[in-house]
Amino acid sequence: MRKTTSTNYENEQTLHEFCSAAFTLSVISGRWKLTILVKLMERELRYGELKHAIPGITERVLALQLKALEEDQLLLKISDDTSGHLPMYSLSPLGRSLEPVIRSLSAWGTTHQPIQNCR
Amino acid sequence: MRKTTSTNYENEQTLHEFCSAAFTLSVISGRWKLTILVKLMERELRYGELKHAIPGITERVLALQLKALEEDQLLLKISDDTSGHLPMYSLSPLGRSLEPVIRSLSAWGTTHQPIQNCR
DNA sequence: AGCGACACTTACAAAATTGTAAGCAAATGA
DNA sequence: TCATTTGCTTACAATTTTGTAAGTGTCGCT
Repeated sequence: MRKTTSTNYENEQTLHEFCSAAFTLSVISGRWKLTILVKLMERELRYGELKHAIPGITERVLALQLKALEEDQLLLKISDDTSGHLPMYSLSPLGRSLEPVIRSLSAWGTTHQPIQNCR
Repeated sequence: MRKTTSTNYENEQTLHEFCSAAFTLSVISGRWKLTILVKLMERELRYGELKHAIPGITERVLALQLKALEEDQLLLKISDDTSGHLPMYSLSPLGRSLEPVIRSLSAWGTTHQPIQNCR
């Protein structure tokens, strides 16, 4: 967890006030967040489906990043208690609003990445 | 410095191949990088000018982030050895090509940041 | 009742980033 | 020439992120 008393934390907050790009960056940065978002843009998925869709991610980190994304309101965890339950993760409208941003990042990457591959 | 033998490093590389947005993210993420880039978009600056333009940054971190940006070819360090010398930092063409990406990040931030301010 | 799959959580460790406080060499400026 | 500024670097510590391994509780099935 973050320490809200650290210089690091204060600096982050201050920067967010000065530079809204930095704020955006903070909600999408994290080793696997973008990948999770991209997968969820295609369709909503369950925890296990995400795990299989993203090779290399561990349970712990998947859970952490999902929680962070959920806290930032980018995705919704739908656990329908009425009909048994299988929690589903899907993008919130706010999450969907990130699509152009991510496309912009992708476009720059495909153009300028040394050795470029898919996506 | 990074350890090229860590799982963390391998995961990063693999992700870059799968997701070019993640690659882009890796070159712009870092506490102060965006701010540095934004300042340099306005005009080229010297080390000390950057230091004053970015309150809260320390010498060490400024130097580190400048070096990282330079290694990623986003900016040029112009030390004109002929005319005495005062090193100048300016965006490279590659750095300039990030402008639309950063604008995209800024736009999302200004729209969706809880309490919004300038930029 | 017992078993396995699923969706997590926990305790711990390694790695990576950021910050603190100095120091240091080259280039001014008086 | 000699103190001062400028542009860094170094040693060290705190913080933060990521990874490893194991465990927990609920559900459905048999």
